Amino acid sequence: MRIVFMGTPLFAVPSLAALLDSAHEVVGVFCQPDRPQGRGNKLTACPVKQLAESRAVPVYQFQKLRAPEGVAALMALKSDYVVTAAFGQILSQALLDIPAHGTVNVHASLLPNYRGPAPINWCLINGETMTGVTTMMTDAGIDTGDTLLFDAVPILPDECAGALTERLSHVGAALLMRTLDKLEKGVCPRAPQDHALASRHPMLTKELGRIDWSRSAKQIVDLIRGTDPWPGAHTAMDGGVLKVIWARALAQDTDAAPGTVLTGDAKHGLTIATGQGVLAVEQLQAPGGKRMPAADYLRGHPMTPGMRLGEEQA
RNA sequence: CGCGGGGUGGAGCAGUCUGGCAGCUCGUUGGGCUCAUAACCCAAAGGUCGAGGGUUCAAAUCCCUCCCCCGCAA
Repeated sequence: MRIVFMGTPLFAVPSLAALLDSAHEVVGVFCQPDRPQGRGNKLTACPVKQLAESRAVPVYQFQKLRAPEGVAALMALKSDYVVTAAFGQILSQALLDIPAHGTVNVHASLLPNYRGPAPINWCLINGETMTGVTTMMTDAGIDTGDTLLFDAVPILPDECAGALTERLSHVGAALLMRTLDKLEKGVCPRAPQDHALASRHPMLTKELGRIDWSRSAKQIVDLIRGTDPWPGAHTAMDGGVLKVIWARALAQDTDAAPGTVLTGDAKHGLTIATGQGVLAVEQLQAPGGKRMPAADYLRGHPMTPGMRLGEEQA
């Protein structure tokens, strides 16, 4: 079939790769415009664009795909299906009407749960133990269209968002291929979502990664896992922002106020009081530094028991 | 030319402003102590102070050039 692919970040890459290696013909790839990125603000092509260019597939980038030029470009490709995976733009009805048989979306949750742009992160933040990937027929709403196939995946206890995204991206690619196969043969199941059961979560923000020490140690660990590569869990510290990369929740209890450093030397490690339980920080990143084991950091920067984290400097 | 922090034995850092013996907390190795230990005591090894050039009697430190790492912002 003639497929137009729309996607941008790493999550979409395995799906595009699977399409390119299949019998289907990828006639065009749409992704977000190149953005200034990294130190020096160099214009950087997204992962999907890099793959598409390496395979000599035409790439289209529109600030707003729903603008007339975008609609015209998609129309000209005369596709059977549009396939989207973390594209980053909302498709208007005019765009959805273009492909002959519709638009298929690969979504990294078990719909109707975790609709929205960051399902993987929110699953982890909320402490879920199960998630998955769903393929669906896109309609004008956000992740509200009829579902096609799904694949449930258990979340590993020590898994962070980066690793889970990587894992689900491959599950998604396989599921997409099965979905297209069934669609082509006309045997794909299709069911409307139960909107009463739906949940939807917003885009991640930097602020979301700020650790609220009054929450339980377990909840803070889940925040750390769910925000792992970005925005990262962080807290205010004397001299800047302390990023907590990895931590464990200890069963022990303490009378100290949430955010209080209990131990802060290389021998005992960095342990911090929370609203419920104690957080043992194992990996961290200090201002100007790189990620390192907490004990390494403490060798050069011992922290005084009793000092408070998370309090804005005056 | 977006803004900023950093590079010092194996790890994390101090020292740089104000040039003058290469230091700290650990780790490693050897020895001691101990019923025992990730504990304690003694000792040792381990350095191109990111690279190159310049100034100086003397440079980790001051000046110039370059390389690399990280944060912010997106």
